[in-house]
Amino acid sequence: MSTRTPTSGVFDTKTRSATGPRVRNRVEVGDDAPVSISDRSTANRSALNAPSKSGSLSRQVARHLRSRIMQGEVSPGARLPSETEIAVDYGVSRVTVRTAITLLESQGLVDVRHGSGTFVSDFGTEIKAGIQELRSITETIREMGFTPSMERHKGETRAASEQESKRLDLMPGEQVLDLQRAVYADGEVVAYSFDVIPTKTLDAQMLERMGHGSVFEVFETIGITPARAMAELHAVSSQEIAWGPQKPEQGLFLLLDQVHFDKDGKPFMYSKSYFVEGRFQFVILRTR
Amino acid sequence: MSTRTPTSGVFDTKTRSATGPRVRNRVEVGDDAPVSISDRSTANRSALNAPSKSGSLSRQVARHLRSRIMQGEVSPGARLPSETEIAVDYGVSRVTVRTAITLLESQGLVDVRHGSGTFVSDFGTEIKAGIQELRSITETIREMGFTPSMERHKGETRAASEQESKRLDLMPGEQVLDLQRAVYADGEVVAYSFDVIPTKTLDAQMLERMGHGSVFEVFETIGITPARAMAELHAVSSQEIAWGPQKPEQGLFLLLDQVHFDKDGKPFMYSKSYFVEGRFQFVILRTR
DNA sequence: TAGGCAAAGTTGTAGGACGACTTACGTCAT
DNA sequence: ATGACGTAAGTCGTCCTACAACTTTGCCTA
Repeated sequence: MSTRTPTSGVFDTKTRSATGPRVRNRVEVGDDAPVSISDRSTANRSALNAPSKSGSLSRQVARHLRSRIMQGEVSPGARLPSETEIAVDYGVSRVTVRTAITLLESQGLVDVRHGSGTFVSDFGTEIKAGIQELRSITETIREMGFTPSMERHKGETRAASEQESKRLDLMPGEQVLDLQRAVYADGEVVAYSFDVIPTKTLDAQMLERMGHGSVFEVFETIGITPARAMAELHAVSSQEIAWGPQKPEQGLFLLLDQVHFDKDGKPFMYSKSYFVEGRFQFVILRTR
Repeated sequence: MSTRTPTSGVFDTKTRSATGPRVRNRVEVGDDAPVSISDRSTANRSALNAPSKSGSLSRQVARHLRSRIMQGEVSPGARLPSETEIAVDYGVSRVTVRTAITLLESQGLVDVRHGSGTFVSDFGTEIKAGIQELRSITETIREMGFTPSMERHKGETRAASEQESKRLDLMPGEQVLDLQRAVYADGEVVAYSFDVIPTKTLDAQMLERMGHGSVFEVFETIGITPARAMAELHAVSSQEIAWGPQKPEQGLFLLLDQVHFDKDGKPFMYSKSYFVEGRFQFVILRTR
């Protein structure tokens, strides 16, 4: 019986040196004791109606199960109810539940054992901000319990460079919005973000909103939802990247160089995010 | 219809500056034309007997489909045969095929569209060495078409440090094998690997083999199969890491700091892999 | 010619059934 | 009392059949 303690949170700033408060308290119960995930008997179908309406039924179930696991409703290492129970609970077929659980398993969140049951991975709740999960930086920061903010350093339209045209599948010389911003968490700079967005399908008002709010929110309003991103990782050491009073001394960054695609496979944004080494902790769950 | 050209391979060395030879040639056929994935009619069940016997049936099917996609049997963007056809082809039920496809979908390899079909992701074949895929470095190098080799720089047993004990769930002061090696691809150094392995369950002969062959192969022989790894990513700039004649000038590395777990969730190796920036290209597919 | 409708094909979900595997427990011989 | 063994219950893995939901194609009609 492993008693390995979760050693690190996903997000880290210099201000929080002691990792004590982030240690997850375990429910004191036998390690393999089944945990009733729900008090009421058969009343979780309704939970799927509200905001998680998008996607197939199995994805909704997966999303709901996921959020319940994340909120600690089932402690790491403990067993989930059987597939049949969950199916009855949600009012769906066992096939749907199995599809949902397969999804969670491939994300490393749960561990399915033939003949035994489905168990919450021991570090499942630790990696919820893993890179492979596609979400905006500010969203990630907020979920970590910090207050995100951004400061626009530059925001102008210009012709796309050759590299940018190639990645964004543009005609040479097409106009793009060049957005340079600093990302803060609780007032401390954690990253410098360089976004390049084709202006073709945007009007002036949207361009203005891009600079101040969440870029993704603006995209949502015109029906573009990010579905995938293809990213490269690099280590960078340079004094030419950062700016401002909080500019880090050593100039060491982890670069996330990525192209965002919508659900139709069309690229709609090219962004380089330079994360200040040591301020933002990247965690990856690798599975077979 | 996107004509985005694959811009980058997964693996890169200085010697191959022109990316020409790595451009994947597409089968000249209508973008959405179904492609017969098999010539013979119902003879793929036998293909599952040979070496891919491990794991559940759906995992075997997934593995086989994956390898066929990787080998370019179906061009990116093209449609796979219907689930029913595949089921007949492999001699399994449609449920099993669906489970397998769900797995591939969660890995970003294919794109399932309700009522339309299952399509190979446009960059699916590009990311086969993505970090989230758990395999050894040498294995990855070999699959990229290079010849991997290793040079042992150090290999001694000593007491575990405090950090190592914590990550490997050891008693303080327990003995570990400290392995320091340089990883080469076609004779060029691409990474410096620092592995720490508890010697508790190993005998002298195995310790010797660890230093010269694949560490994972030795673990296989004693029934330990890597199932998951929890990794952190960091940018590192230091002159203290590398050695030898090919020691990189700038001392800039991408550090993959990870603990390996077996299928029972027990940690069995702690390794820090310093990849020389620019030599090894990390690609991540991010999905929602 | 443009629009709409129908049909065919494909994936998503349902329900029931059985096999394979794991675990717990009781029995029996030592 | 103890250990080995067998049994039974619980759970996941796979199969079968059927139908619903969705997409695409192409024909038909106005």
